[in-house]
Amino acid sequence: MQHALTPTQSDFEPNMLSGLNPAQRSAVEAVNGPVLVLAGAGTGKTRVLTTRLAAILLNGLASPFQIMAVTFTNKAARELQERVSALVGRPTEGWFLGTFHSLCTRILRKHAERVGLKQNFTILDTDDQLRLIKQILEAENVDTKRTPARAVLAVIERWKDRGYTPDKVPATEVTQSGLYLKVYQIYQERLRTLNACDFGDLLLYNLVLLQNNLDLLQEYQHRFRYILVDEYQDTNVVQYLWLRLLMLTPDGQARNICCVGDEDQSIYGWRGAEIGNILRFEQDFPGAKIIRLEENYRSTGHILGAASALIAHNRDRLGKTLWTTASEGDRVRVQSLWDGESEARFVGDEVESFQRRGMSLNHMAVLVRAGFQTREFEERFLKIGVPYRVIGGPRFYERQEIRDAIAYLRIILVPEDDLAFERIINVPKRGLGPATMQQITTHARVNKIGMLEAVRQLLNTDAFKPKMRTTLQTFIRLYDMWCAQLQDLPHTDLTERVLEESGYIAMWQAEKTPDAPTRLENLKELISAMSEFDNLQSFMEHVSLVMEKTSSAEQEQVTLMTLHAAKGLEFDLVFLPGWEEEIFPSRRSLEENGMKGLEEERRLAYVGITRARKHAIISNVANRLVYGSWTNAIPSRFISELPAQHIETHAEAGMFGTMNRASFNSRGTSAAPAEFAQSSVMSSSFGKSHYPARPKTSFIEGRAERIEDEPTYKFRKGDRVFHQKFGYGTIELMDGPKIEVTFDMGDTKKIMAEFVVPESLAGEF
DNA sequence: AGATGTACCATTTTT
DNA sequence: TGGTACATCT
Repeated sequence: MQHALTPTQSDFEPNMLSGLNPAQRSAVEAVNGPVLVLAGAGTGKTRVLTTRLAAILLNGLASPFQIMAVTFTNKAARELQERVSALVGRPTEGWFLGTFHSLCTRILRKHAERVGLKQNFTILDTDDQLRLIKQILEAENVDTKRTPARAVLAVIERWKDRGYTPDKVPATEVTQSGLYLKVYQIYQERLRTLNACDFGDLLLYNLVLLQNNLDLLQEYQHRFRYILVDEYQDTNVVQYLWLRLLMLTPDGQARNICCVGDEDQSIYGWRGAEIGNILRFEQDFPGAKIIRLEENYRSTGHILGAASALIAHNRDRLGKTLWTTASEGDRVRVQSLWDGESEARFVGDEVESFQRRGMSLNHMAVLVRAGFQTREFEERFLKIGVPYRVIGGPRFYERQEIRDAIAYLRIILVPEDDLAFERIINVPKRGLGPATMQQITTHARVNKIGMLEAVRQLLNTDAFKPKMRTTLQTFIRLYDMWCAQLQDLPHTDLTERVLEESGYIAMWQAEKTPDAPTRLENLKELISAMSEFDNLQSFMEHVSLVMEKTSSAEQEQVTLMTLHAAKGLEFDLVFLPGWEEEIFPSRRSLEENGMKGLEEERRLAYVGITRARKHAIISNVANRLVYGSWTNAIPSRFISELPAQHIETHAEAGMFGTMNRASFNSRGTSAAPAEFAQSSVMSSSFGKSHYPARPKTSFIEGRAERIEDEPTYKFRKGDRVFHQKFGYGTIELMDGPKIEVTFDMGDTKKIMAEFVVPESLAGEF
């Protein structure tokens, strides 16, 4: 039976459906049975998801606790929670709206003992995983040079992504004469004795839980009457199997599952996402309804046209035809340049030019294939004084001082957490050498106890040297005190005490490296972040699951980030530099995954173009400095896949005759013929060479060299300087060619020294 | 323990 | 080229 949702039923918010187009509306209304919403870029899929969820609730089809809505990222989860909360007019706390990992953690905590864990298990991060694997490899006498822990972990994680527990790894996957499998087995045993699991386990154990416990399977099948999944194209095998167990009845009937996704935006294959899941949806869930959202509300016509034509080159897709009622807008600009430096200068100039025409820096982004590519743009932006932010740098919770602090807290919560013990026992330095460590590890292993307990036992013997004995006794006494205060003291106060009494704060205070003050700041920030949680336990949960970066600056900034990080975002103006063979598409991707790899790269290109609302500027260079040697670069094949009617091509003056076969016509479509682009990868004609003589033509006459020709002055800390954009200020810090200046306007900025003049010369500037 | 030397390597990254 | 992980020296 179909429930027709109409605004008149129950307490349905009357305007909820009114703003939806017919496709969106039908995706909301098809409440029962399996539904796949194929939502292209910028078609409002989140809106559909939230409206549908609210509609189910407000029509009384289910209570909040009978609905599960899953996302991949915390950001998406938060957005979902906020929107649903706004639609239904109450908070969504405690509801099953969240990331796969957070929901799975909740479920696993309830049934931890069924997989041999205690309820308070810890979740290891990559660092701990690697250390653990390395220990195992060393114990097995494996040469960690030839078989790095990283590689072994990658294989194990892949197995976990596919749903293989150690006993279920198929014979075909077992290589290296079974070494990896053996390590996997030992690794899992060790995790269990540590009362810990890794990120992969959170999902894998949930699958195992449902597979091996009929009662639980029935309980959760009964409980979750509606499941909504965002970004379905990103699900891996475990997530898929888990969802399928929940959503298929024993006789193969699909229940009420609604997945939203876009096969053209599947860009996480390399990390286990299985695009086949979305392509196979109809077979998996018999009777599935497929609804396509094809009206794009984001981009202008040419941008959409270029992106659609590009993605049409992919074979593995279900196919959608995006359209828009927006104007044609600007054509996608394809700009060829001499080298990376002129590319950066070009982007910088365009940024300034758009800014002059009134566009906010917040609406501009530079999207690169790989993180290292941001560097030349950063340098340029520093030079010309364009504020920018880089998304995806080191995360707050990955910083050393934060991880140390958290290790202290972990061992207080979970005494058998040996990895935390190892991390902190000699930080700050307590004079523990490898010999003492060896004693402790051996005793722990022989008696199958945690290292902390091993220390306790050994203190009752005379195993330790007198000095060590006192040190360890002091440590244990402190530790016991902290544990005792766990109940009484607020967790923020406890943390402060721990960091103070352990000498950790003192350690950084004594440190005279320039980043020591920052680290102390970070520790303060950690404590203030903690205050938002009720207790230590819930904060620790947050730590392992939510690795968020706390951004502060509220100033207008250009965004620099990888294409991956840009998924789900949009900007008025998008720069897409580095569209060259071997860089984009990335060589490794093609080498390792062939056609599949190429298609994923193409989807990445598609994601990139479709981030743009009004302007997309693609660029490529003829000469690229790669790992210190100059390389002739060939325009990406993706450029030649863009249709002529949607693009306009430009080449930097001085390019002709230098670029050889790779030269472009100054207008019309690609002068890079497909056969040419194709052959480049096959016959690695991608030769390293010496730096070609750079033509002395500047890109924009009279502008480009403006800055570089300014004389550089010898500055010292404390000098008063003047900057063209930021005005007067005082030098805080010298850092090679860069300086940190606190400007009188209030901001502290890091800029190139050559871009300021002494205060006394301000008038001549 | 801290400093210096050297060999190696080099996507995408969330949870 | 430049960062880093590990080894060896002081």
